[in-house]
Amino acid sequence: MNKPVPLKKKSVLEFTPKTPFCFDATMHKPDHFPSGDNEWQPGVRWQTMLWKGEALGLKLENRGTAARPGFTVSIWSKGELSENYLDSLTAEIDYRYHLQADLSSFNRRFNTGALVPIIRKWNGMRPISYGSLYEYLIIAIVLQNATLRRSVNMMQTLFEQYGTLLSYDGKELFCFWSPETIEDVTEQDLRGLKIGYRAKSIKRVTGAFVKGEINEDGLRAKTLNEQRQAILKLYGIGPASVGYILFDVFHQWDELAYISPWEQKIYSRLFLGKDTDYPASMQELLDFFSSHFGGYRMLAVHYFWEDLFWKRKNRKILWLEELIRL
DNA sequence: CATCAGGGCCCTG
DNA sequence: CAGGGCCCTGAT
Repeated sequence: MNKPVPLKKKSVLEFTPKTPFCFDATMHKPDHFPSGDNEWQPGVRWQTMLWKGEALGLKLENRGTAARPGFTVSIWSKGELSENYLDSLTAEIDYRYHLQADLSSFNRRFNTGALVPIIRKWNGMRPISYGSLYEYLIIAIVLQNATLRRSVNMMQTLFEQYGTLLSYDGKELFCFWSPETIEDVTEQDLRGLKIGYRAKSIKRVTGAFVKGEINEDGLRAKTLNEQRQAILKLYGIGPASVGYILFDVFHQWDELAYISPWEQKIYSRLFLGKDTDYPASMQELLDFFSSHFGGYRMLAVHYFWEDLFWKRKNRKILWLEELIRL
């Protein structure tokens, strides 16, 4: 069994995101599957983070409003954290959570039409990856060709096997493993965790990071197409996964080139009012998004999407329940 | 009980 | 460029 590693509170960092900023809709995505590395309640997110080899327990707490944003991040760790370390951590959080993103031009662009009430509700919501590129890739692989429940189970098993259970602030949460720590794990070992053929993808993606064939830092400075090519080269990563990654990890708000079948059904109903049994074709949907949301295609869709799943949190939406199949 | 598709992707023909 | 196969699970 996993014995939790107790962490001690070491420091508090303050962040001032660019206005507007929506803390809760950025810190919680109701469409994400629950995962053992985080927890959320209004105004607070607990999130583990592996940064420069150090397993951290973070607690992010809202201290502001949409118009006057601000939040603190309390950091629990095992060892002392140097000034330099905290500086790099600050910069990393700033990037991952896309705090300097300016959403005001998006808001101005869509100041008429169906997005108005949604933007009013979630003004300043950012798309986000709470983890590293490597970690997001693992999640993407676990999502593939599985029902949600199975994805949840696979992720949990992987955490139990290779993650580090941390204990801080009264929570017990798993921290991700580094590529190096599972470098020597065999494909058979991974298959033993009932993740099926995904074992091969995890093995090869991990290898690419260990060998330095892919580098997140470097990719951040590259163009959209260079990023896309580099990620697609990874074994087991195709058009669906790369789309999520370009959007969430690399902040490519206009990236929307592929729609998976389950999203196709939901989009058809949401945007075109079509029966989910007779969804619009992917091309038809892509054309619709281009003509309506050009410049911010995926971001606009994200706002509709998150709004839908926030509504579902409060009151189940029947047609949606049938499509997401927990 | 058996069958089947699933929040894809690779590989083959 | 379309379509079969892949791991395992829960739904039917």
